[in-house]
Amino acid sequence: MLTERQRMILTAIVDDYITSAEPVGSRSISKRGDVAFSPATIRNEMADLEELGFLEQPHTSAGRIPSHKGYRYYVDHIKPINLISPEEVITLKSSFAEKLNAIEQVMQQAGSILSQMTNYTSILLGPEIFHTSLRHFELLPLNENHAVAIIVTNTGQVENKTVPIPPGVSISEMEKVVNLLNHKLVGVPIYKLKSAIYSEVGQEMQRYIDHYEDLMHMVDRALDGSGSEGQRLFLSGATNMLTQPEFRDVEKVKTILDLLDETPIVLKMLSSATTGSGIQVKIGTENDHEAFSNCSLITASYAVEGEAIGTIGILGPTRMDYGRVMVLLDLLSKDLPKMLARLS
Amino acid sequence: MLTERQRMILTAIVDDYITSAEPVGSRSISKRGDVAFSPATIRNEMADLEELGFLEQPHTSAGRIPSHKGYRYYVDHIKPINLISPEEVITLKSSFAEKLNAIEQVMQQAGSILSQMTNYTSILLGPEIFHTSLRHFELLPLNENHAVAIIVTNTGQVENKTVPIPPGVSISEMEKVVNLLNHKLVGVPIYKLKSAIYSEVGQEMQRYIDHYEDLMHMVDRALDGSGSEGQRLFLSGATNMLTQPEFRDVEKVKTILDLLDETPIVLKMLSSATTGSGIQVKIGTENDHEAFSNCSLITASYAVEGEAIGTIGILGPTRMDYGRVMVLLDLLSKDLPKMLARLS
DNA sequence: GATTAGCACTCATCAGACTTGAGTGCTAAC
DNA sequence: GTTAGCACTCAAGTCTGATGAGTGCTAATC
Repeated sequence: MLTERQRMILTAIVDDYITSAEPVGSRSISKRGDVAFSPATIRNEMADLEELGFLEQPHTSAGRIPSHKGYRYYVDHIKPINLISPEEVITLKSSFAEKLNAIEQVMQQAGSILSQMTNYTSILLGPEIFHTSLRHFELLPLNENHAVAIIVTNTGQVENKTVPIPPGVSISEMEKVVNLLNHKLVGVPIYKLKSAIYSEVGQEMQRYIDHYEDLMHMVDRALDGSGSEGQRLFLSGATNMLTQPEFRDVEKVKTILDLLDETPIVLKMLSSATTGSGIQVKIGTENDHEAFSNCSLITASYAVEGEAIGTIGILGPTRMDYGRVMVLLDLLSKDLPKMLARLS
Repeated sequence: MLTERQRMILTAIVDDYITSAEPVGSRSISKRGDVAFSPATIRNEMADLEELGFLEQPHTSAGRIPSHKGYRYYVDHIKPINLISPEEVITLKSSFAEKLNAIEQVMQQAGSILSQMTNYTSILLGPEIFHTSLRHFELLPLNENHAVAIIVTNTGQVENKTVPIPPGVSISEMEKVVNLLNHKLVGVPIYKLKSAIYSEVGQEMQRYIDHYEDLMHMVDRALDGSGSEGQRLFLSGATNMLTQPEFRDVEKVKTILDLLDETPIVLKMLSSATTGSGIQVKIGTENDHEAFSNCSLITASYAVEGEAIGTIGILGPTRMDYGRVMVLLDLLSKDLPKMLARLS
């Protein structure tokens, strides 16, 4: 276990390194008000901390930088106090004051606020369709060959897909099916939709509808992917990565930005963090992906009516202002549901 | 006017510079098969070309690089021959072979193919909603306060928006309005929709509907922006910018990527290019934006049934493989409409 | 008169030597 | 236990000269 003084010194080093991005020396710690010991003493403690694995030295005559373990300790012992000024809280709250009238807009707005306030990259996962249910289903013929299928959920999300119309199927038949589905399936959770069709309306359809097989296949295609694609990803401020001194190397930044372009990967990363409650911090190699070994990802789940339905996250360098970001995410994860609730 | 030999030398220099990104010297031109003169002769011509403004010299003892004027000349006199191998054409065509069933997917796919084949950034403007008409309108109440409005166009595009329900308006009233609108307005071009409501159904509504004012306002809000937001932008391969040697400077690349994030600006840039037919090239400062002064934008409009409905473009450094990109865009601008036509 | 060989000149780039200064570890004194 | 002092280390900056790619000019050649 660390002594109180070691804790202070470690915190001071992380704090300094977060703002300066330069290795921190014993003298500069000593000159700060909060650790009133001579450089020599601090050097001794720093040597101990290095031995314990909390600090690293880029080269013999440089100062120390925190190791992943050091960041981890810092994060686990952080005191969320005065990290965000009251004015900033007002900015955050008031940015939603103007009326926003769609989920997408709320999410987009929240993302851009987050990345602006932190100068990092924000990643938001939209409300999880898992907890939504069917509100309305529509199948509109566009021409003789294709129809557009529209699914509306109880939260107001709308998904659509163009599907081919099987030959021989008439418009009136399609209407019959749509009516039947709307009659029987409204209120069914989206993820159960496909199985519910067979169990709930399969028999009835088979009895009343001519091209049963074809129509089932068509509806099947229309619903295809509606569960998985449901969660939309909102990225904002990806280019902020470029402003971080540790990513002045174009190669590194490219691997990161390229990975961020891979929606499925990012989605998986974020949704794996949705399980836990509260705020999660993944530091450096704790992230699954090689490219993020110099990054930290801080995530918070937000919930509507007690159920976790989405995640907001900030991606930045391991040298990242953990305290500030954690407080911000905490604030927003509580405000976001209110905003979304206003809509649904 | 340039002599034949000057033309050859200029072309050779641009060609070389496009692949190497290094100033081109007289000796390396002489060693190419196609310009069989001694370095000295080529030097003389190069001096002339520089005086005429087609070439530039970074410093006294460096080779020459093309000026904007040089690129312009090159582009205007390019011979589109053998720039794309037959295999690549097959790649391009076959990439659409798998069935794609939504406009978004087709556009996304096209964009990613383009950026992969060129290693530049591709920007595609979706089919212009200007030329589409209303297929179906829907207004679904979600709860007592909000409803989701859905607009489907004849091309299968679906737009939705959540709007508040004015107090006092009943569901049956809303249904009446929706029926009326669908009855009267199907087939009206989207951009005329808002004015058509007043001229076509205003009177009738006023007669039969109770909360006329409120409902009109609601429908108004629902249609708000449906014209302008219609054209969707598809960006792909933005990070390819990072691989270009001229953008190894992180500052420059950031201003470019930041600008690309500003959807409205990019949209304007691209749609301004939609007017002309065929392929347009904007070199360096010919672009409206400062940040793109080291970039060139090549665009091609694509048309369905004779009308220009969208634009595809490639953004790269001024030192860009113009010929190849122009041919690619030409190919795709002819294929894309076919793909889209299959859908609608 | 057009072309080319030859040559002196320019200048970015690179490697090596040297200097600087921030920072350390260790020891001995307080 | 703490601190002053000192020798030591090493990255980064500065200076230097060497290298070589490339030029412009002149005079010889075709």
